[in-house]
Amino acid sequence: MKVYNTLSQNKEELTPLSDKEIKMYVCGPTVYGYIHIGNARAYIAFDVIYRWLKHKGFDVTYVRNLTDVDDKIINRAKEENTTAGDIAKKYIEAFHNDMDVLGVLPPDIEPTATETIPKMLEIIEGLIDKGLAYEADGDVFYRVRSFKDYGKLSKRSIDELEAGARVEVDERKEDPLDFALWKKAKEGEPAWDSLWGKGRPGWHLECSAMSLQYLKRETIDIHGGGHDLIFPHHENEIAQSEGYTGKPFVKYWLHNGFVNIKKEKMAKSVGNIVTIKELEERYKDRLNDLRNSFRMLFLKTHYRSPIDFDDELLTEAEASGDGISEIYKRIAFIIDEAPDINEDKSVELEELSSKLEQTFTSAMDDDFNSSVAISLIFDFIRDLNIFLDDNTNLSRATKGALVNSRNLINKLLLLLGFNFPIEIKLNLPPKIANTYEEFAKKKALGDVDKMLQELLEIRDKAKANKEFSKADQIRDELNAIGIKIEDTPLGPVASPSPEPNYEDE
RNA sequence: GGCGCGGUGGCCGAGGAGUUAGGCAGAGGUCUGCAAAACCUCGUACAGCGGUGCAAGUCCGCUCCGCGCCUCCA
Repeated sequence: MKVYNTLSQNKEELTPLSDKEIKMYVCGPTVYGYIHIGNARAYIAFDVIYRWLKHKGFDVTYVRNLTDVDDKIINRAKEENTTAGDIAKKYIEAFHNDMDVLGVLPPDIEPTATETIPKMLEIIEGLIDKGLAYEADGDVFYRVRSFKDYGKLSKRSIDELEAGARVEVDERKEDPLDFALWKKAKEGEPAWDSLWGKGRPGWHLECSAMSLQYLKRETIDIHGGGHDLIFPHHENEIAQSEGYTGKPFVKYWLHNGFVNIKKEKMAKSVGNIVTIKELEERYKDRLNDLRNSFRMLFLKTHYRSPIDFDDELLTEAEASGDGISEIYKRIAFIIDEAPDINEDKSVELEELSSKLEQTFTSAMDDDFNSSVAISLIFDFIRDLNIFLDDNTNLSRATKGALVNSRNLINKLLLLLGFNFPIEIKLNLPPKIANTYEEFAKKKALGDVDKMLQELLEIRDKAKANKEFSKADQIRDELNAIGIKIEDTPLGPVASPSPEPNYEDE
């Protein structure tokens, strides 16, 4: 399989350093606020990559960090008159909740910066010993000019950077591009002991330290993150790690594209962010729909391309998923209700399924092309629908093959992190008791299924008598309380309507 | 200014030299009492200008436009 490597600016064959093992590191959040859609995209992109690599049989170890000490956290704590630790704790919890809602698998290891400080101190000492870092009044800086490969990931030269530099010059730095490995603590800030006095780590250092400590390799296979991390963050990581170990830090650098709003990058500093929390509030009673719609929106675009986010696109993505629920419903119904006959057509379905599995695999093997992968599932669903239009009665064996086809769709969707329920159940809103209170009382039924059945019988009779307006009225009223009625060649079918029309909300 | 990415049908979005992407929305049709669902058909797209090819959205050059990074940032 192939992956696009930012370092070589090319797609390359993915060959892990050690047999089937893949050591993968992705930059996680700085926990000082709720994550936004742009952040979430990165975690979803690498979630799909993680799932796919595991599916391919690789033994993946996935580390994603939590930056729990940082200027922004400290500032936030001051604003809220609390401790940095409490802020971090609060937003770690919120982050985990968001990941859970979006169906992002937890990484194998999720270390915090604060628990990795001993390793960081070790690296700093090593870098100082090698002349790649220097102490200045309690701070320690990396001596960028002494690392000859600086700029190889972001394709820049130190001189170019120097020319375009906008950083305010810190007098203690030997060179404006030097970056902090260790920051001297100010009064009241969280601090750890070090050879250079009390302080805290610079941001870039944790990723170098965690890779060594938790992936236990000087060279790891995959390192990922958002496109904006290439410079300076990942460039600095390379300088630290390669300066310290003398070995290449990462074999494959993977970066996902941005989420924009009206063509502009979504970022806190721009002030155009939409948080996942806001979406959760909007989708509060149907978080699973949020998961599916959100993933549909992002995965129908390749992970490296930018996406211009827009509420309408989320709604459109949700509509795309309807075909999946419909085919599940159709299959569930056929399995239950259609009479058996003997003609075996399972081979036809098996051929379609195996074609899907193959083409899906080659799409995903080509730099995780989820867009093509999803389009193949839609193609397959169309083929299934055509098959079912042509074959209303199925043999037992054919039904078995149909179930296998459905399970295949489900398996592939799960690899992309979707969760479309296979079992279509009537999930009646409690309101039915009010709307049909009289009916319920008269019939003395607490059982909605039974009520529904009675209503459908009434409707059937009305239809038989050509009293269509009465029949339609029943259908409309059921629809208004969230029950969709569809007439099929085999009789009426009830299912939850996608958008119930509540009258008084 | 330096470095990098991109401009595809009404919208979203793959592909990247010759063959239907796919989705959403729309129009017409089949089926149906009507709906729904499903299926079929239609819109014949690749910023512009040159160039190289038997053949170019697809390669090369130029132009125009948009975006990102160069400062914290997924």
